[in-house]
Amino acid sequence: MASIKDVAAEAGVSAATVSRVLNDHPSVSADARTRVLAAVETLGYRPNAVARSLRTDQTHTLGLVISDVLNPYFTELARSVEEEARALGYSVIIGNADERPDLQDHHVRNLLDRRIDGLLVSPTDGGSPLMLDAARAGTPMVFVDRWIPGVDVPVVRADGRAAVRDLVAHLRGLGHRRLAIIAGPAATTTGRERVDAFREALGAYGLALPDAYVGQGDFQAESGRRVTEGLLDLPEPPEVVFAADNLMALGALDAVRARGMRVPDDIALAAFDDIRWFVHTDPPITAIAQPTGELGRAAVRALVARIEGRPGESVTLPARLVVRRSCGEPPSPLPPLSPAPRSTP
Amino acid sequence: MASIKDVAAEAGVSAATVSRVLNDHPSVSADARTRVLAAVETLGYRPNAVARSLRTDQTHTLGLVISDVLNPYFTELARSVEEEARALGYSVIIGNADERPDLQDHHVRNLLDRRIDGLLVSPTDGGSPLMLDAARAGTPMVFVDRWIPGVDVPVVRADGRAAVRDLVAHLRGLGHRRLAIIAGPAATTTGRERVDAFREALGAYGLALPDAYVGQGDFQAESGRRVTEGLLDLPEPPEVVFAADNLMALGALDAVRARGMRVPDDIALAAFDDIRWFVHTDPPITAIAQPTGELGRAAVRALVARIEGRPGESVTLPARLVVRRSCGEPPSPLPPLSPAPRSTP
DNA sequence: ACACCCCGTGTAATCGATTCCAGCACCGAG
DNA sequence: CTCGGTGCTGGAATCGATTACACGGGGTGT
Repeated sequence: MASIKDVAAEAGVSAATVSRVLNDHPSVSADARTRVLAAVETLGYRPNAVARSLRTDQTHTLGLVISDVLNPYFTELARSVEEEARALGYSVIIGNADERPDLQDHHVRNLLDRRIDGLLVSPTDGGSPLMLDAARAGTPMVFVDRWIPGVDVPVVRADGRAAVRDLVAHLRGLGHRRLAIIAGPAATTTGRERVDAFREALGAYGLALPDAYVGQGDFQAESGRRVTEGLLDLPEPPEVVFAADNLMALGALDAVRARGMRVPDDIALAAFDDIRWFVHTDPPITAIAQPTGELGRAAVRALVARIEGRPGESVTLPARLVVRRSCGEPPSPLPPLSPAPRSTP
Repeated sequence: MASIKDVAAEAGVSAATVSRVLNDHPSVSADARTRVLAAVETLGYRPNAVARSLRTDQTHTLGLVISDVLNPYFTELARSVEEEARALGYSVIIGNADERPDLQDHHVRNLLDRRIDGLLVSPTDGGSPLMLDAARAGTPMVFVDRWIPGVDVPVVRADGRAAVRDLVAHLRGLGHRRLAIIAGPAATTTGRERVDAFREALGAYGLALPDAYVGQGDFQAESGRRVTEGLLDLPEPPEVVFAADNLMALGALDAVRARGMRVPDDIALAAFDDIRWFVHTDPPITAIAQPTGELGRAAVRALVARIEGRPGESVTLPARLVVRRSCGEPPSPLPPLSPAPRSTP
């Protein structure tokens, strides 16, 4: 592969001049510039990003460590992160932690070794020494979705509190009284907060959240299935199951179906995180939707600001309730019978 | 951040010795080794992967360019690729082309600039000069899922021909005669092959595939919706719609629902690529399942073989039909009523 | 005793870029 | 004619690693 020296030789100039042309440095003669560009063209030269990074101490790369690629919420997040980063002149390297702290550490270490300019993390746990040290050592960092308390790192996330209140109001309005939740890992903020918000909202209706109605999941489908089976086995099973993420809702659906029971007749179901498929499940699932794309973009903006020495602040966006039919009678009098408003020529 | 010189100074040896210790070079005294390791520990030293790559001309990194991260098929592929690569000592950088040739080129260029050791591609189109040149220039490369004919690059993919025949047999068995397909872009192999396989299977039953029954999609949900609307508007609409990927099936479902029609009563639906949600859609969707994880792993093995100078061959694995209820009467006499075989204590 | 070898180590070159600094040519002003 | 810019250019240092080569010291074989 051609190097800058080859280009220099081809153009009859020094490597320094080639570099200046490529970096739009003003003091290059028009003549030299055209000769260099011609040489670049004929050799098909492309600058070696590795060498450039070593010299400039900048990789123009962001690391993104997410908890689970197979979760549509995170892939949507990853997509918007990459999009915004690209618009700002950065590339993104994604690390998938699969909800495993050891894998998370592996990726953080790998990204740090590659000298990425900044790190976007949705932590799987309370934070390993590695990550905390990096933050303290001044690695530009931003937390997305989940965060670690007590660390001086901006947090970009959605606040689901109001939406959870709306959900509980909706459930109460349908007459449900025994409400259970499939929680995420207590080591994650979203794992704790969603339970807290749920309990708080129930409290506002004078309802308690008994321990038996708090199932411990791990944000994976299998745990949703397992927890739901446990809930159904209770002497007094809940009337509603609220899954703290979409994969656990999938698992819950598996469990309910395996018993030959029906949603919402036998048990109601709601989920945190909305995904496109929820419109077409049987029944369509009521969910709390996060502004995922906006979160990803805001996180990148905050991180790039930090990298470039600007402040880079925390952002909290509201989530909202999307009512469908999985908790009981439909929001509208009848399921849609007529075509959608758009014209069909 | 500490460099190898700092470690050398701390340990009272030269940088060469530090390097030898870190790379398990045999000729280092036990004494020097312990002093170096101690220095590494106290300084929290981590080798700079950028510098190392520049010197050794190896990044231990694979590039993976996929057509669409939001497609569960590709995220599953990406996950298995990363897993196998990690097991073999490589990292993976993912580029998402979003089915756009220009974006695909952007990522290929970016990955090449970073001097990745090898490239895994699921091409969005017939191949830009950039990619073809790279292949010819000897960049280790492997195609996954989709490929480009006439290029000397191993291909790892699933063969859906038999499964499509099974599907058509299933549809014929249910009495369907007017079968339509929502095709992928003609520029992709999977876009063409799935139509060909479908037409061939129909032929075996003496059925034709009229042009009007071949809708042109682009593997995205929106195109599935649009094409389905067109099919439904036909004077003689098809009895079955076969979507060439899962996202277009989602779009088809959107379109059918917007008309207040029902699957499979008013129209049957089947899809290429199986995903977990298809079990829970209304109705559960009959699909052709690829051995996605195995494809990803095989692709990595082939690529790493090429990188390390070994042959690295093409692999073709069979896909299989998974019958559910979206094409008509259920495979079993009744939908499951009893609990799943696993015991519930 | 001498030649030889092996072990452990350091010096220095190298990878491909960027950038400081010095120098050369040419210009206009005094 | 000289002086001081100004504009362009190349030489060389540098980033942080790896590795070929040389060297000193100690052991071994004859």
